[in-house]
Amino acid sequence: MHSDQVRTPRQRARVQAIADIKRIASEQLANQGSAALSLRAVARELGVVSSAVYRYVPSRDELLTMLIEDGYDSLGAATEQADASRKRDDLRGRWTAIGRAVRDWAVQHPPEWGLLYGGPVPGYQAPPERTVAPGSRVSLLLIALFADVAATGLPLCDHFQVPVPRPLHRDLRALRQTLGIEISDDLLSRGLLCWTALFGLVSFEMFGQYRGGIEAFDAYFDHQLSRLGTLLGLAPMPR
Amino acid sequence: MHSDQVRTPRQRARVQAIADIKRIASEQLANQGSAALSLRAVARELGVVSSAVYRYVPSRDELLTMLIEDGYDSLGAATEQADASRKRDDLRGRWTAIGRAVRDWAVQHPPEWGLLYGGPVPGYQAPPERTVAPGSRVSLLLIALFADVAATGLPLCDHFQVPVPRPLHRDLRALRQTLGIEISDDLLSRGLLCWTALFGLVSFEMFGQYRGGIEAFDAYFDHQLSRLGTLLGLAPMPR
DNA sequence: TGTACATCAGTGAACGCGCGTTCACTGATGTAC
DNA sequence: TGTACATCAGTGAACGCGCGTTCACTGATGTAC
Repeated sequence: MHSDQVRTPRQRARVQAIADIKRIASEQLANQGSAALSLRAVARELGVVSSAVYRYVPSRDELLTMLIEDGYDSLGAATEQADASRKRDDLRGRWTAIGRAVRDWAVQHPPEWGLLYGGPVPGYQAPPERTVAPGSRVSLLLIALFADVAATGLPLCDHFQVPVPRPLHRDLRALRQTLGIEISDDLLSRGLLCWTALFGLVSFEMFGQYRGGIEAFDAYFDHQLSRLGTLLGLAPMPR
Repeated sequence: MHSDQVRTPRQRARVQAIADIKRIASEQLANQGSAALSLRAVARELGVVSSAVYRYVPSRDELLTMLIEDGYDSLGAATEQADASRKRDDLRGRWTAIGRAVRDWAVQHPPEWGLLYGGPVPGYQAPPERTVAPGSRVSLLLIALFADVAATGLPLCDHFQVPVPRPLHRDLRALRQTLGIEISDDLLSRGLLCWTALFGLVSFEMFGQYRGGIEAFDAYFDHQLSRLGTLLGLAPMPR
């Protein structure tokens, strides 16, 4: 974690060992799926007796939680960096950059994507107090973007001004208050759809739902991302 | 399966037993997640010794495959029925009916949804020759709807005429040919997005991604479904 | 309608397996004086 | 700088568990004559 506070070789070794365990556990996820993660297999791969792992990780569930935390943090950092790489008023550029960052991260971390956004892991319940906050980084980033879109006051294609029913309006109002942003019902609801569709696109690609149909995933994804950007009222960008 | 061909009590009992096994297996999925399905647990619940289950199911993997087949078939039948309940030229009505049927089915069968559209089950690979065909029923139904939309020649909001890059164009052309339908690149790509977003919406709801944000799921879903319908060029429908 | 044989459902014991986790231990690394 | 003690990494054996699957068996249900 705080590798700058490490002084003795033993501490350095410990940090390294924990990193190794996580890396090997990730590979296990890759090879077998989220539920097959086993401390014994990790120990075997580490070249160490199974009980030795308990020096570093208190339990299997704890290891899973650590992997989930790290996954959300890694994805969150990647998207935040992508967002920060564009000027704040380059709204469409930010949307595109964030979307691509999400997909790129997924392509580079398939097992983690499955762990975070696939179905639940059997016999394991993630402790909310540790996973909700890091799991919200991407959505908060998107919400911030949507708020900036709202602030710019771009006109939205009237065609898509779908009326918001009352019970949904209540949810959206509460959401606005919780987040402390100013945004119309219409734009917020468009944002939620774009957020959902973005993750849906990535999950469909990662879980093989497009098999037999789409092969040019890069082009396909960029294309749909652009369409969604337009749905947000962002003018198309020349390539 | 073919309960009309059943003659003897023994055969009737056999059909019943297989149905019981599947039902109990589904409940197991519900309680523990997709990977925790165990023949022994099923036998226990059935009030029978574990080896007895092998009279009806050749192996655990086979049981999983059967559940997946049944799941796709059940979802496919529900959506096809919903589609057939509207006049063929009621395009928006069909889109709405199909979308709601998908979500209703998911709400009524959470574990099956996870099995079909969640991450992969560890240590298990579904045999494509048995799961691809039933798994395509919903997408084929949607494709048929999109083809009908194309045939009607409804005007699409120009705002959203996003240009299709060349590699994606090749995919779309191949898809058109495979399916034997006439549809523009633009509309087909919109259709793919709507299909993806529809399943993304349901998965986000089922997997708890909206937790803390949306509570009025019925209203939210209908609202977004309507928005997606508009993206397909279907005029908004009065409620 | 009655009997002889074949088919099937379900039993109970056993196999080998991998799992998470505990515990007493050895030996190496670090710390305080 | 050297020594005595504390801390820690890793070992090896063991625990109890649930799993998938096989196999020889008993007894009930069906079928052919």
